[in-house]
Amino acid sequence: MSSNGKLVVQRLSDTIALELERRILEGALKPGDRLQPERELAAELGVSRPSLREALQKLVSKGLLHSRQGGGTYVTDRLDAGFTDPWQEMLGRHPNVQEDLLEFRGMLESEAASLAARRATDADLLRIGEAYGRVEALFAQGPSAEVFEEQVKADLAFHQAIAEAAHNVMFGHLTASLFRVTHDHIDRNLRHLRRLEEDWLELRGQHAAIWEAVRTRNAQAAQVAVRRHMDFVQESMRASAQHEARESRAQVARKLAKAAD
Amino acid sequence: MSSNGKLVVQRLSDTIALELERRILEGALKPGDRLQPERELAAELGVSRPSLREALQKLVSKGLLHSRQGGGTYVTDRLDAGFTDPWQEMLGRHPNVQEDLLEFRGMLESEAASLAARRATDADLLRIGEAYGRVEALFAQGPSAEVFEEQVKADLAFHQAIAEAAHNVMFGHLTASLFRVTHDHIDRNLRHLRRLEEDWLELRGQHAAIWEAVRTRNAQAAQVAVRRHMDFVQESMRASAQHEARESRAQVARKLAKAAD
DNA sequence: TCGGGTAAAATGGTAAGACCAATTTATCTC
DNA sequence: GAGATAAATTGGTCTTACCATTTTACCCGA
Repeated sequence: MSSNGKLVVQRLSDTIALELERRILEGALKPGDRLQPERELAAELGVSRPSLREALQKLVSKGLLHSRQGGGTYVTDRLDAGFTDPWQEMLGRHPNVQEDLLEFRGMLESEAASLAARRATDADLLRIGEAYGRVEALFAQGPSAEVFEEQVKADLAFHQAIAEAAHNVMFGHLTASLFRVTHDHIDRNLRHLRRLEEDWLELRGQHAAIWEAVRTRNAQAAQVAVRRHMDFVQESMRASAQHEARESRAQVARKLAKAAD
Repeated sequence: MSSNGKLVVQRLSDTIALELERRILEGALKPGDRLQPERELAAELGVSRPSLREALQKLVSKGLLHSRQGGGTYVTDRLDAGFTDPWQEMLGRHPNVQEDLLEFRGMLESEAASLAARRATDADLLRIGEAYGRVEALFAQGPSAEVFEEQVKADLAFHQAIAEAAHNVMFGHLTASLFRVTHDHIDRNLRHLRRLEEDWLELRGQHAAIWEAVRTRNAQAAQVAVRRHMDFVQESMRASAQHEARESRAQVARKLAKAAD
């Protein structure tokens, strides 16, 4: 990672964190295991407790450990964690940024559609048309959990085909990465995005409008159509987020009621 | 602060880390910025230094910050790098992408200006006005190599102030990143960007128009003014690139002639 | 004997102060 | 002015202490 030529003075907390990671990887500490108390571990390693704690917090923030006050510190059992993009993580923890992201996507993709309507070659239109065909076929099946993955994939392909028809690499790359960020957010936080029949009809209509505008090379209409589509997505995500929040609060209330028994 | 009835026990270091992330996202701390000294920052947040350090180490381990003993703690610019790095590479291999980049910046910043005209607070306008004042004062000195660095810096600050007034973190971060990419390209490939008096006058007029439109909260005018500005920049870079290319060919011709002796 | 409730111990969480080491800044000298 | 030196700044570490929560142990009454 830090493979620059500089001789970096290793922070003590980094050394400690590395040592603990080593113990976990080598099996001395298995998932679910409880670590020694901080005071004891600090003494064994010959370091102060604050230094040890800095190291522990690093590992906690990486999802390798978790601790409960008074309880102890444990090795996380599901090591699926792996690596995550800082931006991705931040967006997860700062949900309000999701609004910004969608607003930005609205501008990005509507502009892309406008450019695409003006610049698309016949080959581009062919690709977009095919992508639209797949989207329409899949969305015609309505809100079904079985084909949801494929619907998302087809949707991305449709957006992506339009972005690439803008013939500007910035649009292509940003569209792809931001689309993924949005849908990761959906997967993690809005597991049950409201899937109503009427919404599905509206979505199909919006897709059709976008395709029609691009196909007839009407830049203005394309821009408006995409803007409308993104506004709709934004609105339904906002609604789902509120719904989710209410669910969450209700769950807490149930727990409290149960605890009060 | 933490005296609410919620049963959510959050570690203090997590709260601190979140607050710092927030400052970074919202632009109060920009990539490359130096944080306040630990003691000072701890006092400001009303927490102890160990707790603050635990939070800082978390962010360091995420690659968001880095610190040098005796030097200070800085916001890593890897955030920007995450967005721009692949493009930097691309620009190296396909210089024509610079055209795409400028077109994209035109859309990005004109939209940002439009949003800024609608959303800017009085404090925003004050900052933008100050930035404009500095730009105008420096550009009034005309094309001079001595103040060129400062002119670029002031120009960026002006663009950045507007982007931040759009109150959408995506605009702020992208504007800063892409502006730097453009000027890196200028530094590397267009060392002697044509600096004519008339161009300078035109630029000053464009800056004035942008500031005037934002100040009077005229979104439409702001969008048009920025678009015009970016078109002008794009055009002069195109001209410079052609000039550079001719120079380069001429140089090759001279070398060939010399070699033929 | 069993159950439960309470106090004590264990354990992570936070705070304060001190000192060290590296860096930066200011100052002085030539 | 430039370079060397001293002082201030700043991150890195340690020690100690106290608090909050959880766990454990013990005791008492039914």
